[in-house]
Amino acid sequence: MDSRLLTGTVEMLILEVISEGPTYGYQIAQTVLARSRGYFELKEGSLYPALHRLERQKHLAASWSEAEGRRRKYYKLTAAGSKALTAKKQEWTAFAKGVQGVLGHV
Amino acid sequence: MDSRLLTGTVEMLILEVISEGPTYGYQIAQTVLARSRGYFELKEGSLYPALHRLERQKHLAASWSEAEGRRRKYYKLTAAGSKALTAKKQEWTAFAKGVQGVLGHV
DNA sequence: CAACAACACATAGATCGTCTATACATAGAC
DNA sequence: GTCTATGTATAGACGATCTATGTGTTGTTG
Repeated sequence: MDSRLLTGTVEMLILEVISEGPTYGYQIAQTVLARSRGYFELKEGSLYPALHRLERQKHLAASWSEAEGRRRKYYKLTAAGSKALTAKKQEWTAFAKGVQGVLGHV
Repeated sequence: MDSRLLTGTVEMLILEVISEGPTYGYQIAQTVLARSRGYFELKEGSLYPALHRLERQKHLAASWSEAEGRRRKYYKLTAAGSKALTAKKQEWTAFAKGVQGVLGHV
């Protein structure tokens, strides 16, 4: 995969997964990996900075949890996060259409 | 438009337009703008560095031309450029499918 | 005839996000 | 006892786009 394509999409993917129920970083990466059929391998260096960014922007709310000797930081969507996700999806759709418009040499 | 989405796609769009016949920078930007229905405004700071990059990688061959008092640098695809375009399109398709896989919560 | 938009290429510097690499720590398997 | 998987986190490198600016020509409009 050309990792440059990922730029600007990671946040949308993260928000989408969290929108379906509170979850934590590692699990998010696994879910994205599975759903993209192994295509998106979110690395720590992309995943955690993105989560922190989204939390700082109040799009996510976090709470620590301890289970099976594992510290987990659970994230859930805020109302603002939900709005942001909708906006990002629309952006994505418009973008994909734009690309198709150029590639489709209409 | 979220300009971050564009990362890594500009080269594909440029190669696609040039693949349909030799053309020059300004014209490429106009074509991409028109075909994407005004969505992609390729700025000089993205366009020209990308063209130079592709030329340096031998994906494009350039030649200067003078007409109507205007200096124009015409680009055409090399064989390597054609291969690169095909590869980039496949990447794009795989990427778009990956995103759909995550968003489509299958 | 002066001003401005459009044409046409180019580069410097800022900004931003992903990557690699590293760190720490626990659980379970071999 | 070492390796893999789980789990979060940061520093620094890298790369691509953006804004802003520069140069020069053509054509139009007040």
